[in-house]
Amino acid sequence: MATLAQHQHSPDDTIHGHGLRMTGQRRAVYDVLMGERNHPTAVEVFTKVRGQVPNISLATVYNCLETLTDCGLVKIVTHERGPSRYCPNLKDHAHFFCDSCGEVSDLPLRARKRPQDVWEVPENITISHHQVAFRGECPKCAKKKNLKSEARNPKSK
Amino acid sequence: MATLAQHQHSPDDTIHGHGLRMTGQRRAVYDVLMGERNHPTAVEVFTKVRGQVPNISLATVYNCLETLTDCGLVKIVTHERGPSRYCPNLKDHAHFFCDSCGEVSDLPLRARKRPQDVWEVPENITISHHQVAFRGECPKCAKKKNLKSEARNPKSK
DNA sequence: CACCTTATCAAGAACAATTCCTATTTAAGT
DNA sequence: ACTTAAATAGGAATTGTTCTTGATAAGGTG
Repeated sequence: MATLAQHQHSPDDTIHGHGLRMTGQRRAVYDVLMGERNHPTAVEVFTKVRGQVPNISLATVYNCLETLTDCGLVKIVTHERGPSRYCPNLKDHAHFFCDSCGEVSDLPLRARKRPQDVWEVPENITISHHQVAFRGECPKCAKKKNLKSEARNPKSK
Repeated sequence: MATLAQHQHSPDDTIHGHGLRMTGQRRAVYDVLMGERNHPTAVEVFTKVRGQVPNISLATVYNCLETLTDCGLVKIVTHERGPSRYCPNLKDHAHFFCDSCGEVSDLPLRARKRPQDVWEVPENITISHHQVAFRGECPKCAKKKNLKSEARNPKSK
């Protein structure tokens, strides 16, 4: 019951609710994710977390991330054979991946909308999850590119 | 220019349009994909294609799949760290993955609908691609499960 | 047709991300 | 303190994919 998480108050309670313990390693991993919501990879979490728990192993980071995911405290985000990324935003949302800078950001689901409004899902199919990814260029990168092309070609507006 | 494919008639023309050749291996791989539209993995294509080209190598199958993808003749489908799958349906569509039998099927985009209708995409973001996956249970598996629970518990309707 | 150039291929090595294994450590509940 | 199960570090193993290399094949040109 992953949704349990939303009705309880602390991540500790949620983890205990699954019969598991909130260890130093798990807390450190969770704190990294909550701290900067950059959708880091396991390796990125690993290097960050080493600041707090200097001899944590990568395998333990993977274990912690799996535990947190199983408890519903974080979501795992996969995109086109790249390394998995982790996201503490529990609301229903899609992801945007910038092709030039690699930045990942959250796109909230609009109120009273469902994916089924856009794709034809036969009604005898039961949907339990959906995963939606957009790719393109983020505003920062678009701006940067414009500046560059102006520099090359100053006359063109 | 991947969209070229839709305006030309034969896959050969499309491949030639990219300065490449339609070889026996590429045709065999393409034919397997067009034949059974089951979203096979590279390994599945490999074993199928061996019937036509007995000593093709797995690396060549990967190369052919990449070439066909680059030319816009097929789409690559990734899902949650599983092996990539390949799909010759060039229309805009999402995918449904059955959690019990692993079947993959296409869900067409509804007419005059866009993913942006459902998720809030800041309008200064440029979207070039989207990838949408649904998970759940297909009708066949749902039926199977019902039969089983009836057998266990014949009174319950 | 002979020649040249480039694309393509098979086979296996290399690689990246993740998972598995095992012995050791830690923690919770008596 | 004792018992039992959970958690960890470290490294080996696995999986899916890409890279490298030398050989082969094909198209275009004189």
